[in-house]
Amino acid sequence: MTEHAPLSAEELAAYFALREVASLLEHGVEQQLRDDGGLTGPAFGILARLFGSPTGRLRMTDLADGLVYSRSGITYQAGQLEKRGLITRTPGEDDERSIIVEMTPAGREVLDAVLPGHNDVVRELLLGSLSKRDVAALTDILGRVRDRMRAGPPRSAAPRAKRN
Amino acid sequence: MTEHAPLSAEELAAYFALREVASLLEHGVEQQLRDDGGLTGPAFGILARLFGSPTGRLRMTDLADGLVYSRSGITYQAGQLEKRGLITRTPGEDDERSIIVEMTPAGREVLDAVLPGHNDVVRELLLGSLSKRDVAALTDILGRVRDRMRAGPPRSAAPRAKRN
DNA sequence: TATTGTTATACTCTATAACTATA
DNA sequence: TATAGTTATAGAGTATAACAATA
Repeated sequence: MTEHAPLSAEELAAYFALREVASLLEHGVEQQLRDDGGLTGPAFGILARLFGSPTGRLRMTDLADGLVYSRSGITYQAGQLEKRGLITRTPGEDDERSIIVEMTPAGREVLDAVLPGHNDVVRELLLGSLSKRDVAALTDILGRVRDRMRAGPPRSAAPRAKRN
Repeated sequence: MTEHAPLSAEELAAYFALREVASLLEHGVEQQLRDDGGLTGPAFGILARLFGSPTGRLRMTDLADGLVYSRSGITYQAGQLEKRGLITRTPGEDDERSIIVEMTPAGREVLDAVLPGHNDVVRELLLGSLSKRDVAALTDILGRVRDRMRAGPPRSAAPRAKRN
């Protein structure tokens, strides 16, 4: 099952294209977020998730799950947002170990100030090059990849190179 | 031309899928590089580009161009690699302002030690979920996006949100 | 015991601006 | 003047491990 065979030219091309596009897209987005709202990528991620949450409230752990950061990383980012008054952190009522994060009106304002430009950048860098069919194909393909990644990170299927 | 209209659900789905897959992939790859060769992502990028270069030698500026880093960032990364004896930096002969970077045998060893595991991780996380048609479609779509991104970053077409 | 979250620490990385040297 | 590269600096982000409190 473990095949150390090199990747084919086609596979490499797909891999590199993905990495490069994602990298350029990330840079573009982060610059816009900084310019328009003084937000870092992670900070924007937190606000966006709070905005997208049905109740508008999420636990720290919920945030850490979706985003790819460590727990202490989330604590740091949330601390920055709280300092700026963009979120509040209050102890959970049912489970007193947990912390409930909510967006403040000020936070909502910053998000609103940033979203239009964000849309523009994503459109300009990514979506502008794509037909509706492309968008659908991308979502289909990458959606499957994501689901498999999230599903069971089959650690057992993650062979490390054995040198010598 | 400037439309601040929100992204459609389909567009958002594609964008999020791309960001999430790229993020998870990056984390997986960086962990493997660290485990198998003590390399960071940028350091691996430099070695890989030297390996891929026909002559095996690249100027600092050539490295900075492909990778997304600032010049000082490349200087830093190259400094780290030089400390470990994985590359050499020698003044250019034709143009004495430039620095020629080359991979040492030790650098080649580290790269060789890392590549098999790297292939495995990419296969496991990304390619394992994809058919040949998927790979081709991904390359086609993202290749177009990349070309447009690289082509002429039409700054003029990069509208910043005007908060009234 | 396991889980939630914070803190302390230490390190890596990155960018900016000032600087040197060559073209 | 413009280009190639370095350095100094300073800040932001990240992870790890130890910790406290609740379940």
